[in-house]
Amino acid sequence: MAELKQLIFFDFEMLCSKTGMLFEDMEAIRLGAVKVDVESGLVTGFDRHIRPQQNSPLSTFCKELTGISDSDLEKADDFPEVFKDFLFWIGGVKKARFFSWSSSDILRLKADALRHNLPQATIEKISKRYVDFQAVFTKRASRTAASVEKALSFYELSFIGKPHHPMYDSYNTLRIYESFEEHLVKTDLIMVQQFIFQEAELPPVERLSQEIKYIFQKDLGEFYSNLNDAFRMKDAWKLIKKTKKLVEKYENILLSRSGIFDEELISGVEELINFYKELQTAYREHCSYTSKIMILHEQMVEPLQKICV
DNA sequence: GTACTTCAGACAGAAGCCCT
DNA sequence: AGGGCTTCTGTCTGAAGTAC
Repeated sequence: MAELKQLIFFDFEMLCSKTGMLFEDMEAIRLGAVKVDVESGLVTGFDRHIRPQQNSPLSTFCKELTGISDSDLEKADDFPEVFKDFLFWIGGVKKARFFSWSSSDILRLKADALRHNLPQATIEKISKRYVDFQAVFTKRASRTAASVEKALSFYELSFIGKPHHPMYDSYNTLRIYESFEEHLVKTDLIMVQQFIFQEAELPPVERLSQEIKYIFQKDLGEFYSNLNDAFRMKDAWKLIKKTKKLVEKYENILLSRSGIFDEELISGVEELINFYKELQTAYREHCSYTSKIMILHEQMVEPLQKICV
């Protein structure tokens, strides 16, 4: 891939109605974006209304939600024209990486490009360089999908600009991205709160790793006490599901970039993930020769035993 | 062979969140 | 307000096993 020169955060406003619409009919009516020049850090904006093919008046709901009026769209260019200007503004798709908050924007781009017979090669290039940053943030920090406002609030930030204005939505997505990339300790604290402590209060950072280790050992102790030498295949499947839950609770500790977690905790989580992988392999093997029970070998479970309290 | 039970996997619906 | 997505839970169904 070519050298990364710019980050593009984009967002579409779309046709919508209180009575519901098929997604394919929810044409884009406004495209907003911000571009970050990687080298200089300079941020520039893009904001254009788009005249949809369907020329019926906007629903009251849509006007109230997006703040877009019929007259805004009457004088607007159509999708191909706006998209052409967008590409020019980007200044080189191959040197860009694209982000949006939720996958609906890339799906909209694909759907409207198809509707207007735009070159699929360009859309493919963007798709290849596209990141659904809401999905990344969910996986790494918030556990469940968060709105832009909620994600900002995790970093004690508030929304700048007008909500449902796609350029400002994009700008605020950029702010979440920057916080996520730069405030590594804070990002891990959010993750730990959402994945491990949930409603409970977070201990001070200096005690955090120790407390997590304690919870981890307790979780693993309970898990281990329910392990048998052999499982019926149905129960083996349940065990896999249960292990997966435990892995999901702790696996982000291995992806931590802040250095706040101690080695013992990290290696414990590594052992759990190793066990999970071995369990999956064993399950597949037992299925392949239509076994009725699955045996857990001593060497598989032994590393877990060492971690338990 | 028939009736019944057990079980895995598919499926549907609800809930909760987001998006417009 | 509705659509989309994910997760969870309960139900259905067909296959396999068991008892008679």
